[in-house]
Amino acid sequence: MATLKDVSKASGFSVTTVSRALNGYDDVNKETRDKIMRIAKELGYSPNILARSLVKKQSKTIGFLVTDLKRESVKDNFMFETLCGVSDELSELDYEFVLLSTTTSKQKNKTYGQMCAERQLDGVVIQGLKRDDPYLLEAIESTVPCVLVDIPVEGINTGYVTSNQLESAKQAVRYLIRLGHRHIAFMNGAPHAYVSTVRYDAYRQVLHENGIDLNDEYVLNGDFEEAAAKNVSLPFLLNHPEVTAAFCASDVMALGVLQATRELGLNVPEDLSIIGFDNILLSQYVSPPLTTVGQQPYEMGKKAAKMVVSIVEGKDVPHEAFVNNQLILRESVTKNRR
Amino acid sequence: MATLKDVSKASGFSVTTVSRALNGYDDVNKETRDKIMRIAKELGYSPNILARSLVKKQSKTIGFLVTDLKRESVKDNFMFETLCGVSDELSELDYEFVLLSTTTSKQKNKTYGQMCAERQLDGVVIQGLKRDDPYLLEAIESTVPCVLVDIPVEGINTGYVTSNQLESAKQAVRYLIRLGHRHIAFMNGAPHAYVSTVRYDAYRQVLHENGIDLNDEYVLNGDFEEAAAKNVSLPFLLNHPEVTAAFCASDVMALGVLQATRELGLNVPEDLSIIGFDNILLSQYVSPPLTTVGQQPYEMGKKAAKMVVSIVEGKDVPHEAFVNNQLILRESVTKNRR
DNA sequence: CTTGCTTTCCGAAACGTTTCGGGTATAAAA
DNA sequence: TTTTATACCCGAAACGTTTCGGAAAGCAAG
Repeated sequence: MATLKDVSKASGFSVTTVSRALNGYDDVNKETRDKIMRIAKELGYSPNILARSLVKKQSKTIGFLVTDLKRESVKDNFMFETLCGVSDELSELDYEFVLLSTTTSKQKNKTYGQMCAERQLDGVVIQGLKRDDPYLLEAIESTVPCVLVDIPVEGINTGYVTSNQLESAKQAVRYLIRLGHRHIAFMNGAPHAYVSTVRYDAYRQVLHENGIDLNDEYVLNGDFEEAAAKNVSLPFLLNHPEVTAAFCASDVMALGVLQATRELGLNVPEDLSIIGFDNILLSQYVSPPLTTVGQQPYEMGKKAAKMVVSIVEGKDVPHEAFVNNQLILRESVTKNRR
Repeated sequence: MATLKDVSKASGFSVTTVSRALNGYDDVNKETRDKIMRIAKELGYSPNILARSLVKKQSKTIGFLVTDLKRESVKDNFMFETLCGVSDELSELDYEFVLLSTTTSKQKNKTYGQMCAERQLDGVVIQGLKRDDPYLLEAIESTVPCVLVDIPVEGINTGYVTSNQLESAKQAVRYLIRLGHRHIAFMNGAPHAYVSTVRYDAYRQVLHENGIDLNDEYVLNGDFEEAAAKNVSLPFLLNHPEVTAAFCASDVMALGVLQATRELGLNVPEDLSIIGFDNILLSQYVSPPLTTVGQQPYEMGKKAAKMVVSIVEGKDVPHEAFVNNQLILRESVTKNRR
């Protein structure tokens, strides 16, 4: 591989001048620069990023730290999509990008700080770590900038990007109400999970703002599982024929409800409108395709990457960002005709 | 960050000795080593990989080059799974891992060689590039080792890992025959595609080895599309009630056949056994869940990573590897009872 | 006493950059 | 003429490692 020195020799200029020419400094003659450029190209010179990083004390690389990059996470397009976002944005900003997984054997031996130090990471974006992961705590304390996706923790070198969980859930319920539904069931997941409470709040608030009394019997618990959701909704739908719509805290539970309707001979959306949450891959293939509120992990990844780079470069930017969840209209919801 | 020099000062030994102690050379006294180790730990020293790579002329990082790391590829769990495999294996082998995407704006400016040179990549694994992608050609020519997944090209610094396409397809057909099916339809995709020909060959050969005459009317063309498969199989199933099983060259086409049976009032698998190919996500959710032959991208990723590291380290290993596709038994196939 | 072998250590160069602090012309101003 | 400014260039040090080629000290053998 051609080095600066090679170009220097071939061109007759000093290493310094070659470097400055190639880096666009203005204290080099146009002719010299052209000549150097030409020769550099001829020799197929490309700068050694390692050497550059070493002296500049910054590597222009960002780490993407995830938990459990494993086979299991395959179904979870969420992580993959954020990854894509991060990657795209970083390559646009001309940064490198390395993938760090907390499950590697290394974690036992290495602290988060060492991980960053070794590779001279300029910053890191973190996704999907458990709230009590030691790396997470270290990251927040650390001096190397990091931004978290979907974990709202702010700090001097720390930012986060998350989505408008509450607003989007409310929007979904409002949508049902606008279509004339008054008797709306809510299929909740594990009731203590963060997202569950948020979505339940949304449900409650929108009902209230529309003057609809909350009926405790209408809130079910499907435990974020398809089978459980089906089992719990079967008797419910039998006993509550007045219910015309169901808002589900996740798509998988929505699928469970869908199955229940099928077994009862009900038609979706004519007899029951169903709206899910997550926009899982399957939701658009199922019949009828599921109306759902989808997050935009790709966008979150992009924003996270952008933010971390901004922090790295010392720009004064807000350390929080939001991306809007979107209500994705498909065919499992219709007007209430009763 | 603590450097070697810091440890040197704090311990009273030279930088050389510190380096050698930490790297396990045997020309350093046990006591000295212990002391140095202790102090290094106290100072939180961790080696600067960049500096090390610079002098050792090898970065211990492998690139994973994919085409089109974009939102669209999200559906394609294939790429993600290989990525996981590569990542897992590399972290086990103590290599770093950077993600390279060919669609970045950079590709216009940078050759493949430059990409590798800049980051001092030791090797790269390549997945999903079109056969005529300029990067692919460069990669094969290049002196930096690379291994391709699912692109059988062998070279001095090049290896590949692929799956036993033919064998696994044959296995699928054999499975049907073992269950007593004699009249087996074959739903082919675009007939000139590589995989199509392989799967067709499998079908033909297994029929032949079981003394079943090939009936040209039994091979259909569904063009790898659900709708096309359905349309072509509707009249076929009507005209050929003797057919008890269908082998489809892709899951989506299998879904099309499934639809056709539904419209005809046939039951799967009682009236028609169906076997697909690809193990798409949907295949396990559809009703009945689809028996299919699935590839193992995670394993391919692992093997590819392992191979490229072996080549990098100059080990004499075979430059090709295979991972077995697996017949995934679900509920769309049963014994022939006629 | 000299020689040679171990053991333990270290100085200095090297890797490929960037950058600080100049230097040398040439032209313009005094 | 001398000073000052400008345009262009360069030497050398620095970044944090690794490694080559010794060197000093201790000890055994001749």
